[in-house]
Amino acid sequence: MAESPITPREKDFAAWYQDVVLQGDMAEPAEIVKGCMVIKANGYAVWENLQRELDGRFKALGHQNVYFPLLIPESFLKKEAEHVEGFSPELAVVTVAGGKELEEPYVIRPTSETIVGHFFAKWIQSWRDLPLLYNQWANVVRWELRTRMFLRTTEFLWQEGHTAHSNHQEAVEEVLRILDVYAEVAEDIMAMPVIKGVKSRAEKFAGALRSYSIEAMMQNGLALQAGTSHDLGQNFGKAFDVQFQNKDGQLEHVWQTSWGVSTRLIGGLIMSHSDNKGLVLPPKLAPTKAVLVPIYRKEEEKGPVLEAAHRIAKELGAKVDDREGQSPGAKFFHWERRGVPVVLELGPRDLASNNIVLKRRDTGTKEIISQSEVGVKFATVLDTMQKDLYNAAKARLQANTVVANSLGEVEEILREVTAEKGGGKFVMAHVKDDPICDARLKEFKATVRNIPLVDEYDGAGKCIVTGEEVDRRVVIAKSY
RNA sequence: CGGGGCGUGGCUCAGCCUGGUAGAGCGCCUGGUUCGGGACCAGGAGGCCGGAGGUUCGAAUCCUCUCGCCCCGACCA
Repeated sequence: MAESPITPREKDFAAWYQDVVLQGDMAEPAEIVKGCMVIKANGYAVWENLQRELDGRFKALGHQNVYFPLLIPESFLKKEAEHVEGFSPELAVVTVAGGKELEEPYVIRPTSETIVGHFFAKWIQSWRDLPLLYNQWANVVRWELRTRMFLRTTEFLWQEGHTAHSNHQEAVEEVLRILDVYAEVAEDIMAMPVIKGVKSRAEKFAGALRSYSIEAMMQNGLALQAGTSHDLGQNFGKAFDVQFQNKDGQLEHVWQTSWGVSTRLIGGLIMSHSDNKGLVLPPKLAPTKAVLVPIYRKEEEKGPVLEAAHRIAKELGAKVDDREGQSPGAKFFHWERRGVPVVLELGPRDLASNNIVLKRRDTGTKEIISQSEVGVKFATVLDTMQKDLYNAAKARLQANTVVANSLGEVEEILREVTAEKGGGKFVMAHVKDDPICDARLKEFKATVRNIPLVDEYDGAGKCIVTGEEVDRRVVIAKSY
C-alpha cells in the first residue's frame, strides 16, 4: 500500500473513511468482484480480536458453535412469507452446477434461519431437547445496490446465533441477554457507545416478531446499526414445523431467536475513533499495541540502541521497527496511520538518561518517562486511552442528540445538519410504532433507529405524527 | 436500479478538446551518505492507457457497448 494523503474528515467524510480504510491497510475493494472487498491482515486481525471477545461470551452463556451449508434450497426461503419478501431482492442464486441446470436452484445464504429451521425440526422432539443454543461464524451474501467497505458489501463475515426455546419468555430473555453482550463488546472493547432498543415494526427483521438493535453514532452524526437480536416467535417454528412435546405431552412449536454482528462493526470502529492522520484503534482491539522506533545516527550508536530497543519491546510485547533505510519520521507516520495505540521512541539521548519517549495515538501527546517505569506506564496509558476514546465518543453522542416535539422540528433539525456535508443528529421524539409514522420520517430521509429500552428522557408524550399517546421518545436519525 | 464523476507504471495524476504510437511526482530496486516527525545523491526496473468492438493509413485521444470504483437517490447488516 503506497502511503498517500488522507482526505480531511470535515471536507468529505466518505472520502476520509475510504482513505482511512485504505491507508490503515484494513481492506481494499476487490475490484474484480462487484461489491466485494479483500479484508487485509491489519483488518482481519481486528476481526479476529472481535471474534475472540464475542465467542468467549457466547460460550460462557452456554452456546456452541456449529456450521450450516452455504447453499440453501430456494424453496426454503419461500416457506416464511415475510422472510422471502424481505430477502428475495438481494439473493444470489446458483442455477447451474456440475455443468448441468439444477432441478432446484440454491440460494447463497443471505442468513440461515430457514436452513436452521429445517435441521431444528429434525433435532428437536422433546422439551428435554430445549433450549438449543447455537452460533455459527460464517460468510453471507446479499446483493446490495450500493456498497461501502465494511459497512455494506455483497459478501460479509458475521456470526449468527440461532436458538430454540420451549416458551416465549425464555426466548425473549435470550434475545435481551445477547443484546447486552453486543452492547458490552461495543462499549467496553470497541469503546463505541450504543443505544439498546427495539426496532420499529417497519424496520424489523423479515420474519421476526420483534427485532432489537444496538445503534451507534458515527463522527458525522449518522447512525449505524451495529448489532441485531431477533425474537422470531414461532414464525419459523411453524414454517419448518419445529415441534416438541411439552411436559403435558402436548405438541408445541418452538420459540426461536436469531442474532448477529458482522464485519460492519469494524466500519463502526473506524468511524468512531479515527482522525485526519488515519486509523485510531482502541488498545483492547489493536493487533499491535505498541511499536518501538529506534533512533541512531552514528554506527556506534546503532548497536546499543537496538539492543535496548529489543529488550524494552520484549518486556512490553511491543514490536521494534528496525527497518533500515527508513527515517524515524517516516516510521512514525507509517504506524500512526495504521492505528497503533502507542509509539515509543528510543535514541542515544534516551539511552544516556535511561529514558524513553512514549506517544499516544489518540491525543498525539509525547511523554518522556524513565525506562524503569515504562512497563507500568505503558499499561496505564493503554487503559486511559481505552477509557478516553469511549468518553469522547459518548460525549459526541450526547452533544449530537437533540429533542424534538413536532414533525416540523424533526425536519428542521435534520435539514440543518444534512446541509453540512451529509451530517446527522439523533433526534429524540415521541413517535408511535406504526409504519405510517415511519413512512412520514422517510420523507426526511430518516428512520426510527430504535425505541430505547431505557428511557433517559421524559417519559410519555403525544406522537408527533398521529397525536396518540406513546410511552417514550424514540431515536430518529439518518443512517448507514 | 436511476442521476453524476472517475478508470493512463505500485500510488496521485498530466496528456484526450485539436488522433501520429506515453509523461511527471511519489513509491520500488542497487550503491553510498543519512536518521529525535515523511532525508539526499547517483544509477535502474516497471505501463499492450479497465475490457470488447468500431471509425481511421494510424486511437490513451473520436464513436458504440461493457466491467469496476466513488458520490447522490431508491433498497438494505
